[in-house]
Amino acid sequence: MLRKLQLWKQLDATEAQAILALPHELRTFERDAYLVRERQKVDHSCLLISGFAFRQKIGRNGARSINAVHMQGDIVDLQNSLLGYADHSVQVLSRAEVAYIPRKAIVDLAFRMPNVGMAMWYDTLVDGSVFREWILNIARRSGEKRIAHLLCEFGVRLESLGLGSRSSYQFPMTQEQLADATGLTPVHVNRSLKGLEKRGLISRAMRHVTVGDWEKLRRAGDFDDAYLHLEHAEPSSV
Amino acid sequence: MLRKLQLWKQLDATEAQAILALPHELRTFERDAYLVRERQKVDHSCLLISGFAFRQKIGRNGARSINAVHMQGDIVDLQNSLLGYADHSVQVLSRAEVAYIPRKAIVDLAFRMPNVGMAMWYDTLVDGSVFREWILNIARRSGEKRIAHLLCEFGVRLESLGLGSRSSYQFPMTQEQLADATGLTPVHVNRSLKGLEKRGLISRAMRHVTVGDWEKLRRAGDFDDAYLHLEHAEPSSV
DNA sequence: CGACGTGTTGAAGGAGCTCAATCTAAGTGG
DNA sequence: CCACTTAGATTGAGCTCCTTCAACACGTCG
Repeated sequence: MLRKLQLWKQLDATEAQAILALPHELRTFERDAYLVRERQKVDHSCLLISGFAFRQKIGRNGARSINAVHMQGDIVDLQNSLLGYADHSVQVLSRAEVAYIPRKAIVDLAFRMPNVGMAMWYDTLVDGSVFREWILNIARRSGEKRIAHLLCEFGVRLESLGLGSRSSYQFPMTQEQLADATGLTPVHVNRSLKGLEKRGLISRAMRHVTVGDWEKLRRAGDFDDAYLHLEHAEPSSV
Repeated sequence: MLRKLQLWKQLDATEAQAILALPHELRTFERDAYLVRERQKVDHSCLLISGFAFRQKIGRNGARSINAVHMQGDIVDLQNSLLGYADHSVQVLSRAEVAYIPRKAIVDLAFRMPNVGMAMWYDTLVDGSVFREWILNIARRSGEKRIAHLLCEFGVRLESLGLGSRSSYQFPMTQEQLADATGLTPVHVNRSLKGLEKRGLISRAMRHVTVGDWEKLRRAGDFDDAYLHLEHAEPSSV
């Protein structure tokens, strides 16, 4: 059941088996449903089987910030569950299937099989790398660049999951959500998208993105996929 | 030598002993020296014994983004070293003493003693939590609020390390660096600081910050220290 | 059909940027 | 101990990117 998509680190058959044997409970969530709410105690993690999810924090004033987007195979909420207390919420983008796994089972496995533990640790570190890139994106790039960058990231990630190609993919995020993910207003997101279209970099229809010229979009968004750490690092010897 | 400052998780004597016994090499860095450079391969981690350091990324256009600030006791660069390849640089703020520890020794220890491993994992997760808060800070707060928030964070962290109190501390960051940490321009940082001063929330002299009214500053910066996870979470049972 | 969520567009205003000059403190060499 | 240098802090003026407010369009769904 559990896709051992963490295989960006080499795991042998026994290890893969152990992962598949993790106790879990399948659930389906509808659009906008919460997997976890801020300030909640949480003692399980969620593995996304299908669908998308995103992390968000709400400021005092009610302003929302989306700080990560997750796709199938991602272990959403290793973070909150290991910390024990949720410092942010996780919400589902569209209907999604999720496997609940008790924290204890995960931690046990991680330390029983160092390779698996290393893979999970590695996973949370890659999340951190993406956070850093988002900080740069929001702090130092113009509206159009931010959007272009985000579109590139989605393209590359979806492609790496076999959910489309980087130059043509479907992605169910509203412009308001894009705004909260880029630190802009919905209005400006719209104008930035239009701008990219006018320059012939992308075209859109029903939340389907088609990239006209990948190389140009990449440059427009100052995008370099290194921060996604998609290729195996070295052996991560244990 | 190595302060077992990771003791925000309960570790017994043997474990503490093992940490102290980690092989390491002491070095001193001068102001602005690099601990790690972007795109570099790295196979060691650095523990900050004294002084401060910060992480930064540089965009294509040359714009800099500072995405984290570290203080004594922090294990800088667990991130880069475990990932094997540095997606960002780490630079020292002022003269600092650093202990180099080989990656292998760290990983071995982490999996030999699950409590220690958990503590280290936890540590990287807290870093992640701070990244998320910074994203919110930069994406959704005004200039003055961003600065206020950052000053609050520094105050609380320094206090928790016994390096000053939250309402009066010394911190060696230039306004240009503050700008890169908040996504603003140096000029606007200056004006924001002045603004906070005028409102009586802080006063400054030689990079020494005195907080006039902590509660007001906290509110001005929309600050809530939960994201720092300073209090022990629950037992993090292993 | 009406209503609501989302996308689109216009117009006006402002927070923050850019450019550039001035000031200050801390070195540095003599 | 002083003239000279330099990094950083400060201030002003003008401009722009992005926001705000508001109206309207469009598709879906009850």
